[in-house]
Amino acid sequence: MVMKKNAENLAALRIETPPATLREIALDRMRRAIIGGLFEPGERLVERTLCEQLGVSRSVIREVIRHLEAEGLVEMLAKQGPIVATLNWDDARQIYEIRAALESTAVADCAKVAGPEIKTALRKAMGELERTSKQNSPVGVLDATTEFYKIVFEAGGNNIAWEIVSRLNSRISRLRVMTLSTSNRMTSGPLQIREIFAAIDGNDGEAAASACRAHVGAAAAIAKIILS
Amino acid sequence: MVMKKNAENLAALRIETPPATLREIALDRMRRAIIGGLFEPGERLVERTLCEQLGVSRSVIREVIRHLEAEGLVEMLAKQGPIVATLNWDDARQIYEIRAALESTAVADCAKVAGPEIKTALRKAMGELERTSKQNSPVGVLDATTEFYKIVFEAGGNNIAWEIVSRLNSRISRLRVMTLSTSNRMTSGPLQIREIFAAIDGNDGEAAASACRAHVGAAAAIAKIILS
DNA sequence: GCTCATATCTTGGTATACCATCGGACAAAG
DNA sequence: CTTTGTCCGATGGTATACCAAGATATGAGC
Repeated sequence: MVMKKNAENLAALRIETPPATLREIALDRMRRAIIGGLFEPGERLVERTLCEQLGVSRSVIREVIRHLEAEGLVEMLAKQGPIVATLNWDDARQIYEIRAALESTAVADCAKVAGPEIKTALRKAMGELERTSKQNSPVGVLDATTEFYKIVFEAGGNNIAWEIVSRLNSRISRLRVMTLSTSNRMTSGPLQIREIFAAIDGNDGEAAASACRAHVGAAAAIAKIILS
Repeated sequence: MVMKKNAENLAALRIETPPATLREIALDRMRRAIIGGLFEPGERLVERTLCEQLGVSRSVIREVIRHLEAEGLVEMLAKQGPIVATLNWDDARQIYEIRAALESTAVADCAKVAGPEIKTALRKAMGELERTSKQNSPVGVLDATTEFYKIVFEAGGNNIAWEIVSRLNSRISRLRVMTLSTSNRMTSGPLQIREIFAAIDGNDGEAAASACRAHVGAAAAIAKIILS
């Protein structure tokens, strides 16, 4: 026991090596920039320009672009270089379908195992959600929703699915904020999340799953109107 | 009609620009090497060594590693560099669950829309599957199964889900061949695929989905025995 | 003989140099 | 005025050089 305590102390002593390699910082910035709409879809990403914008060398930029390419946020045009990925309705439709499949099983899993502490965490995230939605802050709502689902996925032991969903969400990020800007969505969204939570709170996996499917389906319907 | 023919000829004239940038070739080779087990899980991927093994510069290798990292085939150890990703049972379990979700909806979608030409293509893939399984060729069976599902996903308009499934499959590739090497699996696998096909052939989405879930579930069960 | 310090070697991180190709501007020929 | 040839700048692809940090070996001192 003493040994354990000692090890813990020593571990706590450890100087937090900033996981901040230049590349990771640049990756994060670039990803946020794309998701945040700082770059338009289809816009060319000229390497040397990005170099001076981010203040790093081309090597870093290129490796970051490789990563974003694999994530689906950037597309490579042969002989022309990278551009910000564009999104058509068919792709978006599929993404919403996949989300519906993964999120509904995740909430069901979560409902099966949810104990008091998870429910408390979810309740807190939901409070944040209502607060931001009352403030009419689309990005705030998005963050709160993300937090809610993050808890759901991790509680159910679905971290890989969470990774996939996160990646898919970043590909439809623009769509998501536009979807949220739809006025009635600002109120209906939290309502549906509340419904999902109620099912989880009652440990009713099936109800949670169907509520979740409804939630994603509603978002997809709005997205379809916007995009097509 | 004449116009059409003309356009076709013109298109045929086009000089095949080799999609062969060094990086893409190297990416392909590396991915195959990892999936094929040429590198052990956990094995360090020393950049300079790979350079001379592949005959390219470090820039290329590093960009390839970024890509593979984003794909989940390679992990980065802080201050130590890249290693071949390792697989624990919890991750594998999740991957099989996600596959079950995505593949079952894909076969259901396929069953809903499958026409004669799709069914013919599936039948052909299944013939290949039976042939390779009789020859006791695990990799052949794997390829044939992959081809079968590829047709299924594309027929149902689920190319993004296919991309995700492919990526997940590459992460459990070692497990898959080990799973197939299980003797009874060599015969039961094709049988289950045949069952899925029968449901698609009868355009019965629900039956196809449940057969598919059974198929993936059986694979997961064997994987669990192997891995834990 | 064991320990600790230092030298060195390996390895990844970063920056830069060089080259081939593409695209547009401009000019000359019809 | 259109067309075509050519040149030049921009851009991506590739290779290499340099640096800092860890790991390892070696040797001095106790």
